[in-house]
Amino acid sequence: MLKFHEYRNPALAIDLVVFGYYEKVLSVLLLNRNEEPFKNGWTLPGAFLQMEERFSEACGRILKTKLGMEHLFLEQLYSFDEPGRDPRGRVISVTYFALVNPRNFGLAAGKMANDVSWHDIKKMPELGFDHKKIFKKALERLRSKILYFPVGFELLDEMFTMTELHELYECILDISIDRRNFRRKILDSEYIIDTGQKREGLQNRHPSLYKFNKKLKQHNFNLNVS
Amino acid sequence: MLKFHEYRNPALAIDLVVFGYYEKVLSVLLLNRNEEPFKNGWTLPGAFLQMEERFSEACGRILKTKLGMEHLFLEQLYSFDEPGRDPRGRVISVTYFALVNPRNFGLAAGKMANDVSWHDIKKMPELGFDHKKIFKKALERLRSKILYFPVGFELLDEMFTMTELHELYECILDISIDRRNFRRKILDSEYIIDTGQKREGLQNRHPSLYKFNKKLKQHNFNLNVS
DNA sequence: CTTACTTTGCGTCATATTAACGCAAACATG
DNA sequence: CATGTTTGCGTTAATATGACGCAAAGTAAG
Repeated sequence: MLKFHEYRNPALAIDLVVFGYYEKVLSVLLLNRNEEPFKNGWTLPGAFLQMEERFSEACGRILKTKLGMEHLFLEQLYSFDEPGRDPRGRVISVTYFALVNPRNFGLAAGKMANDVSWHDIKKMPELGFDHKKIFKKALERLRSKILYFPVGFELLDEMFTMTELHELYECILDISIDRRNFRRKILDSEYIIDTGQKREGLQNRHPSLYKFNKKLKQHNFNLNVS
Repeated sequence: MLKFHEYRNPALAIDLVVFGYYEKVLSVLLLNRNEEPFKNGWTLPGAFLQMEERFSEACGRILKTKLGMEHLFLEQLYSFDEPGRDPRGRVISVTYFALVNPRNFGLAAGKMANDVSWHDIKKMPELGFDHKKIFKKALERLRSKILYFPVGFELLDEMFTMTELHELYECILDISIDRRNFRRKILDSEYIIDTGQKREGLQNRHPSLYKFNKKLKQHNFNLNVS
């Protein structure tokens, strides 16, 4: 067997699937590459892991330097290992997915640096490397996770209306959910709190604003939608 | 930014959590190390990833050479990145969990090579590296997965009685489940098929033998136990 | 074979959850 | 003010769940 110091191994990259939700559209941040391979093609943002860096630090570095974002919800997704996935040589990719409210970063669709942009998940371009596969895995994870864990709040403002939350779920899951049943289930689950406040606006009264109940223990939620 | 060929990165290991079920006990395969670090301590079986090897190939290599096993159920678990997790230097570990019926390999408790043995998950020794953490993650995954996916069949013989399946679920989840309600749910889910056969034995009649329904589509199962 | 005990298969029933949808008050718009 | 939409709350039938009864089938021992 190989001794530790003799060991030579594949390169290790971190790639990110950053989801954003804005005006009823779920999007993913893509980078337009300015170098080979896949020059001028779209890929997920990523970087090689530094020698003493943790995965989460690498994620933070990518988010900050390439995208100008900080303190996002991050979760490890999967590690990809196909030998041909990077034409430059063997690269293992550990992937994470992130959720962000684009409004917190002034990054509404179309207003970003010219090599980074949001792409509606229903209108994705071709992606370089095996990033299509990674994206699919991330979307699948988001969809299954939101059914039992209140992960969607990361995509909304701190306070939101029931309608906004309902639209978010319909958009992410790509199904229609009965508004009244959704309301009942979400309220029963105690995942959100009625702040009693209203959004100040044009007229006198408005629908209630809710916020995420951070004190909630995890597994008492099961949005069993058809 | 670093050029691809200049890049130097952490070492990459694969570690396995191999679960086996035998005589109503759920166990994990551990290796007694014969070299530093953690000499004479227990660890999960693992190896460094070879340059052109896929994760699944490395898993197969570990299973075959260290444990004499082949063709197990394998699923990627998580990738671990703490800088101090290996005293020899920076090692990233991509982990998998495997399910095996020990009877298929003649590996009943205590009958293995002297440096490999099954350990009841309720009586685990101290583990080297961060392997305790990996083991916990694997057990958590197994427990949550078995509630919505028929993953337990990998641990039983091809044909099994309802009682055996029921005992397996109680053992893995470490709870008691009403026998009659379990039966109803499992049969309603169509996850198993009544083979019509009986186990040949001492007397004339025996309980039905069932087998896993391989044609089943995935997500129509929800064992909602209390 | 008979008796006593355990295991297995099937059924009942009260309660909880779900899906589908009604409706009126609050709200927006011209 | 008149009209259409949004929001909050409720009802109901169908289904799922948890707790448990019971008898036929199977086992063990005299």
